[in-house]
Amino acid sequence: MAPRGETKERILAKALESFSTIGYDGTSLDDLAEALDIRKQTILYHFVSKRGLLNAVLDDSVKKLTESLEEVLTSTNSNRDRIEDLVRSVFRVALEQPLLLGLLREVSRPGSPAAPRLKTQMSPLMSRAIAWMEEEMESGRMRRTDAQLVLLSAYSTVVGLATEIEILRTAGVERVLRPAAQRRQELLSFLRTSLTPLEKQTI
Amino acid sequence: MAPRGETKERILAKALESFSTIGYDGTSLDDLAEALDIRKQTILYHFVSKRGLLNAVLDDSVKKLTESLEEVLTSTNSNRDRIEDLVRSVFRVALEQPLLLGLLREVSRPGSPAAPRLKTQMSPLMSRAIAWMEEEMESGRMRRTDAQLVLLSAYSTVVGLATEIEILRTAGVERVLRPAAQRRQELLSFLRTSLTPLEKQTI
DNA sequence: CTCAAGACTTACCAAATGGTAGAAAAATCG
DNA sequence: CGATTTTTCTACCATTTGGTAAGTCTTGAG
Repeated sequence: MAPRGETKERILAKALESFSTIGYDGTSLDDLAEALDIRKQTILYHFVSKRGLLNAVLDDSVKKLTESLEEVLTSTNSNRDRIEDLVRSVFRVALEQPLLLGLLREVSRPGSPAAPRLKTQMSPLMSRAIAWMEEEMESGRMRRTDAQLVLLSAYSTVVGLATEIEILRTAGVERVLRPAAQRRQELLSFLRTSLTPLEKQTI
Repeated sequence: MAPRGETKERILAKALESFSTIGYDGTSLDDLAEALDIRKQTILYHFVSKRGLLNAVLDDSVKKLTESLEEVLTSTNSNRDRIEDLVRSVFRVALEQPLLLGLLREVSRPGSPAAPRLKTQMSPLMSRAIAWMEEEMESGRMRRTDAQLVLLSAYSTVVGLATEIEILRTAGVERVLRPAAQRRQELLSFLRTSLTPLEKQTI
């Protein structure tokens, strides 16, 4: 018998995979259990209900996402281009863990049962990012704009990237790294033009 | 008794609404029927199966989408900015019929049972757009790039718009027209810089 | 008026779904 | 080892699901 939280981790991983591809409603606990060579009741023992499993997967994913971005947000080497750092690290997450973005996409859907929880879970990260941006604005390193707006736009672009990767795969385009890089550039230049103070704009 | 295709139309409309919000798997024929004050078997009578209903909704939506873009693609007043026309009309569809974009989003998901059909349905529109772009390239009005790539990028941006609108609503942002306009501007400038021939670039 | 075709309904059903109850096995610890 | 707790399983169950079969009702043509 698997000691410690090993089984739990396995369930979480497979659940993320399933939720982010075939969706929450499309995932059946029986199928999930079979894929893990486990009985359904083991899943329910660890997570109480299907909804509980979704919440756990969500919490876990947001935690990982937060960890990936935390270091960039807290790093204080202000001389480097931090916007570029931020965009770069977000895109790294998107490319390395497309499932995670797929989950966000699935869950941020209007009718999703987990939308409120996603909002709650993401808000610390969001406020942190907004606080950072406003600090930058205060010091004059960043133009005064609606931080929340810019953030959401950037967010949806990244989630869109994950979508795009799948669309490209469907359409038969094999290499996905090139368009990803292109899109990153697009986002970066958008952020630059909307954030760089006017007097510093040389581009 | 409703003559002509009235009932059929009603079913299609509600199905689009349901599929694009709570998803295909999340939609039950019973609920759909109840919402229409109809018996489930009436739905099955018209569309044979749930999958058949999805296909019908898909065909219908792609048809509407195609009609919206057809006129722009066929219009031959080459002196005006046709890229702007195209982007504008696509965004008009996105804002007026967010459900349609929601459906695309739902259906272009990796595990979706309708992904292949979507590809088939969309490909005429896609090839038409690509042909148009290549024609423009040939005549020198457009820079030589990978037309398919640009198209897919633009496509995912538009679908992302629908997503963004919902995210903004979830986050409590009321006015969604401003970010939509902003994003349209973003897409437009992206397309301009990547499509305008170098010798003509004055921006 | 008749009658065939179309539209819609009632009656059912097998399979799948999320979930409960409680036994059995395994791990932990004194 | 023995007792207790944690983990996993077998056995069920109520409900929902998409779908079939067979009617009833409506309409329109001859």
